[in-house]
Amino acid sequence: MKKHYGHRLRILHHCMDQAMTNALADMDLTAAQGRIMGYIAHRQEAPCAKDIEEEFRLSHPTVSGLLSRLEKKGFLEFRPDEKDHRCKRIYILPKGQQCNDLMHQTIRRNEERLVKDFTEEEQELFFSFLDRAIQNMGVPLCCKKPKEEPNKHD
Amino acid sequence: MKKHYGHRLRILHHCMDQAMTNALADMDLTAAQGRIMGYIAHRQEAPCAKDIEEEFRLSHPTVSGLLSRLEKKGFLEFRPDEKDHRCKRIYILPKGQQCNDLMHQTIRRNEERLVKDFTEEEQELFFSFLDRAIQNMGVPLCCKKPKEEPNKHD
DNA sequence: AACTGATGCGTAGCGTGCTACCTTTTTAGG
DNA sequence: CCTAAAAAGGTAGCACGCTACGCATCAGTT
Repeated sequence: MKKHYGHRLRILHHCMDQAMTNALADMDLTAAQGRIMGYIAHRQEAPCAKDIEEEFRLSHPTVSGLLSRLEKKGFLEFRPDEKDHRCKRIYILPKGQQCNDLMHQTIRRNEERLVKDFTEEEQELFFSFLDRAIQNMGVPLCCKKPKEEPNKHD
Repeated sequence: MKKHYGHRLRILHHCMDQAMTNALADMDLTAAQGRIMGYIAHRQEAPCAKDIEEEFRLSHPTVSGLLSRLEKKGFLEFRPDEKDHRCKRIYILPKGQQCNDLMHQTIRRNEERLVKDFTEEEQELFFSFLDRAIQNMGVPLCCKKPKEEPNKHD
């Protein structure tokens, strides 16, 4: 019984990403950058890179690259934390604030399009399937390497 | 009603990919490379790059890079088509043939893990949801740009 | 035979993801 | 106080995805 869920998941994810990329191209944002901006704008607590890594399950270098591109384009800026000099707080700049509405509209529109012919019950079901599948893949927070504990029974 | 399907799809796809990558690391293959090898081995018709692009909805440069890495590692080789000198047929080498079984096992195991606690009906439903969602995103074959036809009513 | 469009492939350049390794700062223990 | 581990961040180098462009070949028309 070949189902090829993985194949479909890859295509779906990719389509969503492309749709986002096309929708955001006007404001000089990629899909990944847009998601970050949406997150930062949503919680105006001035997060640091670590928060973003955990929210999106991305590695530090990935987030680091995204943020530096966003900084270069003037969407945000870094300011060192007063208390903890290790951590750089991320502040949204006016240019970033401006795209916030369009950002969330775009996300919502794409989400609605994905399940546009689903009934309420089907949406609930689909959503729960996705969550269960994520649980099944054994990834509560992060997609890091399994690490196979060396000696369990010592 | 925030559902964040996109967020979950991204995470799921990513987890599947990482699981594949880890499982195939022993034979010096990445997930993307493994999928290609699985496809080529499955249809021993010596496909060309175009076939792979269509099967996986990938751009030509992406497939080109994957194939050249696989060639460099000795999993496959190119031979020009007798009839059509534009097209380079892809032939599996013994090294590629060897990893075929483990390849398909790994794919199957990951698919089973994804839906391991789903009933038969739930699997059917999940599968149909994924297909419907793909249809909704308007991508029968390929994730190319929308292209917004210039003048429909002429 | 010559031109033209379509098709298959190659390369440049970029964004996004990773691992592996490093530095700096904070924090905990001696 | 000093040292060591933990935590935040930086950089190098790679794989994989894209667009945009160019080249070679094939197929059709003139």
